[in-house]
Amino acid sequence: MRVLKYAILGLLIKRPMTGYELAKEFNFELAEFWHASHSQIYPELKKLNDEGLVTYDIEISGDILEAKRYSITKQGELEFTQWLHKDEKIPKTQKDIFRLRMYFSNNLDPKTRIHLLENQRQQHLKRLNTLVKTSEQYPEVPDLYSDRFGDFVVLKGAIMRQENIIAWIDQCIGYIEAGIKDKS
Amino acid sequence: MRVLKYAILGLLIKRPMTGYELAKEFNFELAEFWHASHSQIYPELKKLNDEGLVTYDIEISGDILEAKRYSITKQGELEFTQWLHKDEKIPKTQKDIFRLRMYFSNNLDPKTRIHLLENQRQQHLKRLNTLVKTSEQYPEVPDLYSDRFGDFVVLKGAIMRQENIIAWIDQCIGYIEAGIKDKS
DNA sequence: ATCATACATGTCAATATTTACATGTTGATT
DNA sequence: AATCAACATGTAAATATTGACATGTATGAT
Repeated sequence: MRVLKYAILGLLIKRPMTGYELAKEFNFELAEFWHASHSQIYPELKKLNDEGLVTYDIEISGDILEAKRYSITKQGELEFTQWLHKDEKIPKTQKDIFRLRMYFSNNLDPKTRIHLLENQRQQHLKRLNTLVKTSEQYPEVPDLYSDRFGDFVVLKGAIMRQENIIAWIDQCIGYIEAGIKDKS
Repeated sequence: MRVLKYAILGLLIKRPMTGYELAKEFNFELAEFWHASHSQIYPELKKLNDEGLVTYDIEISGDILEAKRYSITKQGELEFTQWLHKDEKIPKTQKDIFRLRMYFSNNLDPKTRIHLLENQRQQHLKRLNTLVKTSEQYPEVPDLYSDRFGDFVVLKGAIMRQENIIAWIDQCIGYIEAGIKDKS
C-alpha cells in the first residue's frame, strides 16, 4: 500500500524538507498515528526520486556538510491527491499488545491485573496531559484550508483516544475490584 | 518482541488447538486487536515446537486427513506467564491511515472531506453494531478467573473504541460544516 | 454423482519495520 | 581546546507481515 510514500509526499507539500527533517516530523505530533525512522525514510526518498515524484537540491551548511532538500514534483502532487481522495475500508485489526494481555488476564491474580492496569493508566494520563498542553496552541479551530487544520483535528482525535483508553482502563479496574468483593 | 509467540501460547492455554483453529481465533473477536494469518501461524508453531514450548498429537478425520493438535508445555506456560506479568511501555505510535489522511485534509475541498468522513462513519457504525450484538452474550461480568473475563473486557474496550472514533468523526464533520458557514 | 463449503497444512516472494552498524559536520558552551 | 547536542546521510541484518501460490480431504446438500 506504500503508506510511507504518501506520508512523505504529504509532508513535502507543506514545504521542502531534508530527510532529517522528515524523520523529526515522524517523531512529533505525527508520531501519534504514524511513525517511520530514518532507515526507512532515506531509501524511500531515493525511490521517490527515481520515480520522479520528488526532486532535491543540495544545501551546504558551514564548509562541507551537505543536506538534500527534497521538493514534491507535479507528478508527486498528482499521485498524492489521488490517494487522498480515495475511500478506504476500515482496518479489521488495530493491533494493541496491552489489550492482548488483558484478553489473557484470567491467568493473572486480580492484584497483578490492577497493578498492570494502573501502570498503563499512569502512562496514558501523562501522554494525555502532554497532548492537552499542545492543544492550548489552538485557541480556536484553524481555517479549513490552513495546514494547521489537519494538525488540529488529529490532535483532538489523539486526546479523545487517550481519554477513552483511560476510561476503559478505569472500567476494567472497576470490574476487577467488584469481582474481588464478590468472593469475600 | 515475538508477540505472535505469546498470542499463540495464550490461546493454547485455553485448550489444545490446530493451526487452522488458531487462525480462526485470529479472525473473530481477537481480530479487533490482534491478527495473524495461517502463513505466519504455521511457521511459528513449528518454531515453538522446536523450542519445546508446545507439542502436538496427530488427529485423523475421515480416512486420511491429518491435523496437528498443539498443546502448551510446562515450559511454554512458564514463559507465557512471565510475559503476561511484565509491565509494558505504551507504544509511541498507534498507526492509523485514516488519521494520516485527515492530517493532510487541508488539501481536499470540504465536501470531499465530509464524504470521506461519512464513509468511515458508516463503516465504524456497522462494526459497532456487530460488537454490541456480540456483547449481548454477556448479561453480566464473567467470573474473574473464567477465560470469558478477558473476552468480556476487551469486547467492552472495542465497543468504547468504536464509539470514540465515531464521536471524533462527528466532531470533524462539525468543524468542517462550521468552517464552510463562516466563509458564506 | 456433483458441488460448495469448511477443514487442513504448508511454502514463497514481496513489503514493511526495527535495531544496529557506520560515519562525519556544525555550532554553542565550558 | 574540548565536549556535547543537534545536524546529516546512509547501509545491513533481523524480524514481521501480507498476499499469492500450492495442494488436497471431509461433509452435507442438491
